[in-house]
Amino acid sequence: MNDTTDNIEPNEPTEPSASPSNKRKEQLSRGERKELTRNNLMQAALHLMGEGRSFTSLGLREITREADLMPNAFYRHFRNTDELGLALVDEVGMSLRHLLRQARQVDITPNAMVRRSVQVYHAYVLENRLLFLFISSERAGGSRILRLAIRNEVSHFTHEMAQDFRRLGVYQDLSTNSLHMICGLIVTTMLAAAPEILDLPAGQALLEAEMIENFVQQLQVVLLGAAQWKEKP
Amino acid sequence: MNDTTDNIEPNEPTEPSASPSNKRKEQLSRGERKELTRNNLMQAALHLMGEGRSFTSLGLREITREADLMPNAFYRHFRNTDELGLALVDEVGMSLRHLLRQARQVDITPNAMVRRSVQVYHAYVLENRLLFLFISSERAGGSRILRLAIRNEVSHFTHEMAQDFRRLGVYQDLSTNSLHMICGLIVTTMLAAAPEILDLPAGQALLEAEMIENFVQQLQVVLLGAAQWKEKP
DNA sequence: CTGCATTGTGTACAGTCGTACACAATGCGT
DNA sequence: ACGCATTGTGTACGACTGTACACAATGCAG
Repeated sequence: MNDTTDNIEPNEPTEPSASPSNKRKEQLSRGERKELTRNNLMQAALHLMGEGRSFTSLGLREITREADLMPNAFYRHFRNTDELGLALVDEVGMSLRHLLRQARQVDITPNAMVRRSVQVYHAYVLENRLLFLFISSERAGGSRILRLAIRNEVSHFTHEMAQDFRRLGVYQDLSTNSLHMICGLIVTTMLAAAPEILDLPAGQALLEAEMIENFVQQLQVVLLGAAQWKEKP
Repeated sequence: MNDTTDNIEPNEPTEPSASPSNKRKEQLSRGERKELTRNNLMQAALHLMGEGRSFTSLGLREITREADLMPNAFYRHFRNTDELGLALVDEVGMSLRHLLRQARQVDITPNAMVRRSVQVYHAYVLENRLLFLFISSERAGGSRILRLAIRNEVSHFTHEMAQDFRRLGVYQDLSTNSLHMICGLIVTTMLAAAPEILDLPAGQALLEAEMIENFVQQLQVVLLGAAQWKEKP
C-alpha cells in the first residue's frame, strides 16, 4: 500500500553493518562461516550423544539433520564420521588441558587437595558432560582410529600431570617412570569415575555424596601408596 | 543300478544312534537345539566384534547372517539386539566368576602374588578376548540398559573379590566399606588394562612386557596404599 | 499315531543409509 | 568488476535395515 514501488525497505540503514543486532546473516568472513558450520556439525554429534546415542552408531545423515544441513554438505567439512570424531578428540584435548590448568591453581595441603581436586573434576565433568560422554564411550569402543587418538590424548594428559607434580615438588624422590606410572593410575581412576558421574540421575544428592566420597578415598589410597613407593634397585 | 529299489541305505544301523559320529543331525532334543542356535547367535555377535565392529552398531540382520540364519529366526530367541547383549552380559558374569576362582588358588606371598595374578589375568583376557572386548566397549558406551547390567556384574565381581580378601585374612583391619572401596580401585585398574592388552598387536614382546610391568607396579602401589590406609574415626 | 506348538524359511515392504551428480548462491582474489 | 573456487541445495540410486505375514518341517505331548 506504499505510494512508491521502489525502495521496499524503508528502514534500510545508510551505512552497512551499522546496526549491532544486524539480521543480515551476521556479516562474517567466508572462513568464519565455514568454521561455524563445521562446529555446528560437531556440536550436533555431541548433542545426539546426549540423547543416549553412541557416537559410533551415529550416521552422517543423522548428524547433518541435527545440524540443519543437507546430507551432502557434510563432505565439505569431513570425509567420514570418523574424521569428525577425530576433530572431537582434538576438542577433548583442549578441554583436558583446560581442566589441568584449572586444577593446577589449588592450595597445596596434600590431603585437602585431593578433596578439592575431586570437586573441581566433578563440576568439570558435569559442565562438559557431552565431551566426557564422548571420551568415556569411545575410549574403549568403536573405531580403532578414534580409540588410539583418544588414548594418545589421555597419554598427553598424564604426561602433563606428571610435569605438574614435578613442578610443584611433590614426590620429588620418584623416578620419572614411576611418577608417570602413578599419574597413569590417577588418570585411570578419574576417567573410570566419569561415566558413573554422568549416569547418576541428577538430584540424588545422597548417592552423589557417597560416590564422591568413594572416589576421594580411592585417590587417597593411591597417593598413600605413591608416598610409600620405593624404586626397585 | 541296484537290483532292489527298496532299502536304499544298506549300512543303516539296526540300533538308532549306534554310530558315535552320527551324521543324522547329531540327535538332539528340541530344547538342546534351540539353546545351540541361541548360542550361535551370541557367538556370531562376539565374532563380529572381533572383526572391529562395536556391539552397539551391530544389526540384527548382520548377526543372523553370521550365524547362518534367516533374519526372522532372530526373534525366536531375542526380542532385540539389546536382549542378546544382556545374555552376553550373563556370560560375562560367569566368566568373571571363573576368573576369580582361577586366581583364588594362588600362593600367598603378598608381593609375588600380584605379579602372578597379573599373569593369570593377562592370559585370561587373551583367552576370552571377545568377551573382554565386549565388556570394555559396552561398559561405558552404547545402550544404557547394557551399561547398567555390566556395571552390576562388575559390582558383583568386586564384592566377591572383597569376600575373598576377607577369607584369605589379608587387610584384616580394614572395615568392609574400605575393603570394598579398595577392591573397586583394583577392579577399575584391571578393567582399564584390558583394552590396552587387547589392542596390543600380538608378537610385540617388548611392549607387552613394558605394559605388564606398568600394570604390576600400579597394583602394587594400590596395595601399598591399602596397607597404610587408616579408617577415618 | 495324531495334532499342535515350536523353530526356521521365504518373501515383501517401508524406511534409512552413504554417496554421486548437477546446480544455485556468493565471498574473495585478481 | 569479473570470474572462479567454495559452500550448500535438490534429487536420485542402490544397498541395507527392522519387521510383518504366510508357510514348511518336525520334535514332542496327548
